[in-house]
Amino acid sequence: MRQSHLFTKTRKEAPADEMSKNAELLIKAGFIHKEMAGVYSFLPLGLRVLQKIEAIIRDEMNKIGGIEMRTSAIQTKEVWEKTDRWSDDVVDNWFKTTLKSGGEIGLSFTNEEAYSTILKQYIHSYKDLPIYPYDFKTIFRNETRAKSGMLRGREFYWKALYSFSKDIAEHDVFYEKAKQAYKAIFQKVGIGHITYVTFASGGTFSQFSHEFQTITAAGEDTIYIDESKGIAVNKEVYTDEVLAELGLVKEHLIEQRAVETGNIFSLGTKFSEPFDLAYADETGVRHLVIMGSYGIGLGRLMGTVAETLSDDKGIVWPESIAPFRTHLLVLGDSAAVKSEADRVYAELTEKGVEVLFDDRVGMSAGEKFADADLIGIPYRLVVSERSIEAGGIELKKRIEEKGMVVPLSELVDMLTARN
RNA sequence: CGGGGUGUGGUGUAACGGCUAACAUUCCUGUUUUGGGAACAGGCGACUCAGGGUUCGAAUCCCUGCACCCCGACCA
Repeated sequence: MRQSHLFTKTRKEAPADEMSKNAELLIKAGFIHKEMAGVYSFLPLGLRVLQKIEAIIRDEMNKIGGIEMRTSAIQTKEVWEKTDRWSDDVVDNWFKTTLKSGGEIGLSFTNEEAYSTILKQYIHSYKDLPIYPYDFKTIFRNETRAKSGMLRGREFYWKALYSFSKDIAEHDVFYEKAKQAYKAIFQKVGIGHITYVTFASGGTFSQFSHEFQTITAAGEDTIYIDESKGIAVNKEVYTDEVLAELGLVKEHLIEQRAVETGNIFSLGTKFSEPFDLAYADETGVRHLVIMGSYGIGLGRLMGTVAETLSDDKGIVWPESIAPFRTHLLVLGDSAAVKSEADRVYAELTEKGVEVLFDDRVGMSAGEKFADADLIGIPYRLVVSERSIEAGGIELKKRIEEKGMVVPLSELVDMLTARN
């Protein structure tokens, strides 16, 4: 993409109404637009990051048997009354409105009811199970306090998968697979090293749920980490009994602030019971379906990466989710340099390398460098009189101070090599 | 929802109750520049969040509302 076609611009100053680092960086660099507290639009660069995160998650979900679908955002009152979650006294963060014809509707704040309703039509026999449908969807929550930029919003994009199993044993097998898939996701998006499987409060049907907590001072949870075991305990279940049960020693735990970037939860029959979601086994006996839920907020994840992987110059995107793989800067407006940069852009694009081409004219080198650092694309390529004299293109990683000059053919090989 | 704070050009800030609301940046025009946010000159852009009140006079003081930020509560 030519940067001259990109309508967003970087800003020198962060807006005064944002204190959180993630929102400041993402707004300054032109990834998101703040609509109101806790509500952000994704600008072209931001959408590309979101879509890459989505692709990674989709891939991992499909690998463990997930089947993608899309539930509606608007939902009827009746469905929620089955689980007693329609009343504002029970759930206080609803966005509700009325139809012209008179009925009440709500904007979905979670998906269990929607899935239970739909799947009831398709689950009748043991032959229909297990199944693992999921969707990516915009969720609405009327938060009394949206905060921390992208970390806690009123409207956010998430992935929710629900497992429908015949029994606990079958559920447990999948639950573990999902846990591993989640670990892989956090590894791939670049925050695996600071993300811990965290024991948190469960529910009627399981003692614990598992959160994926990413360490950052901007987080709103407190967790206690056992570094050697690679697991953590949420403050909400941090008791001597729980520690003993998990084989953790208090003295070895480190207290940290963290943000819940993912969550997996055994639901048991909490939803299958009110919806009478049941199947007939081989002998014709009916059993309630065992359910589990597995969620990840994509915007929160993107914000967490910006928050935790930035430096004083800007964002440092991991290669896996960067909006572009390379950022090609042309310095100087001479015809020779420009045509060389055009050639490099065409060649890389032809070879399938993603390029954001800073072809803007009349800008100083320093300004282009500063923008590139702020936007945070992993590989910076510079074409200038100097680089041409040196016989190639200057290649510098965002995370490194020094670059090197390589000929175009070599550059193409490097950027198209499988790693 | 409790507590605290803040609302001024697109953005960041300034302005004693008193002159045409100032400065920087962005943006536009021109000239010169081009390896770490260039220089000069000129220009556009704000009924100071909304509504009420006090006053000869309000961005400034008072009231109400709204929005935003922070701490806490909540977080299926």
